[in-house]
Amino acid sequence: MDAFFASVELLRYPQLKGLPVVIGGGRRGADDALLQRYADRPLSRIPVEAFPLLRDYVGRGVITTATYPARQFGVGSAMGMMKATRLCPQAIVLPVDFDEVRRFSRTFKAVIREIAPVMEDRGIDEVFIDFTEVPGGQREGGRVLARLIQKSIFEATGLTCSIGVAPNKLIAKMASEFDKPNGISVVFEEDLASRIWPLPVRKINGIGPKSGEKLAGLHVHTIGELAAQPREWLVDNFGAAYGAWMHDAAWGRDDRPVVTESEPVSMSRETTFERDLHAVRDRAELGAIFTDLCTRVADDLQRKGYVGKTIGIKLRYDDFRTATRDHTLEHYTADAALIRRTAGQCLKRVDLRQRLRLLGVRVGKLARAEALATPAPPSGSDESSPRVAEHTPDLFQDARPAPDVG
DNA sequence: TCTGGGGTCCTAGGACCC
DNA sequence: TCTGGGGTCCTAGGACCC
Repeated sequence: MDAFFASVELLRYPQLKGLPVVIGGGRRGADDALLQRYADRPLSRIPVEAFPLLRDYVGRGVITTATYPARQFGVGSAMGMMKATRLCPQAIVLPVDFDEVRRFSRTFKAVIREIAPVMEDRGIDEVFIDFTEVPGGQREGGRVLARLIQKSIFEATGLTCSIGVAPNKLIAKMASEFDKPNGISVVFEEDLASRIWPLPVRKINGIGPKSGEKLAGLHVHTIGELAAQPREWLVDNFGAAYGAWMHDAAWGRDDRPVVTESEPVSMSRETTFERDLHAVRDRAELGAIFTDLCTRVADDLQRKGYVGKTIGIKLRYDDFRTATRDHTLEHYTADAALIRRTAGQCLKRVDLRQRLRLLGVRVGKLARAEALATPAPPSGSDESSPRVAEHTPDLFQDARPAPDVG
């Protein structure tokens, strides 16, 4: 989907079309005030001048999506708000409306499945589609079917997308970026040298910032240069599995199937604080946040019908270092109190002298709740919790009125 | 006042078992 | 001069993706 989060907002606020708009994390506020102030008129009649601007933004979020006019200024996804403000202070900022975005996500995926049922979910705004068995899927190399999908999605949602058609997922993903927004690119096997090899290695889905840097250090910049390296040389530098995969990727080889169904491996909730917090000095506040995270993962598990065995925590220090700890229980659970107690034990195993910017709770080793033969024992009776649990208080206690004396 | 939130997969060492 | 070999599970960290 093209600039998905931003495009969804533009459907509500068509008056922002053509303007630099960024959708960003962080807090609501300015937009709530806006909606209240203009409660008497339709959203599409709120004057452009009334929208909050990046230059007025306070908070530590990143950009989720930027409209194409905003991208002209160099603003893009995953960029910190601070940096974006320097590049384009006049951009309009709106918060992510997850419910609305999810609604459109479900709709466009349903439209695709109606036409081409072999579809793989790749997150909220992206899918792989297998054209092989779709009637007419091979006409004009797939272009006809791609056009039909584009048109059907637009009619159902008013949103545009870009489609890449190729012999495999690896090349299709790259092809989808050739003609954005609202474009279609068909890439054949014989186009590898002319259309894929000139691209930077970072365009390969699976080569990220670290490997990109390392390759640059080895004087490999384009996919063609990567393809020219001996397989053994890549294996020596990047390990058996990754090195061999890189070589295959550079040669356009990828035999992964389009996977239509999968089970989740873990569920988690995490949050970055508005200001860095200290385990001792901000104990009540942290305790409340911690309990809330546990409650929310438990809710997620229950709502989706899963239970998990491995409870873990994640924290990020003010210097951005990350630490994780986890503990595997004897029994599966989706119980907020048990998750809270187990996570609390994990917390005791990390260094809490340094200030924290993020706290997260994760439940892994999932199983479907109904597939479970024996129900988990009630919370409080898990024998795998260390015995000390009952006697040592949690480092983070739940929120309560702060004491007057220090 | 840099740097979100929700995921997957891989690696590597150690425990433990047969 | 001695320390098997293979397999699985657990834990911590990190790369990468949307």
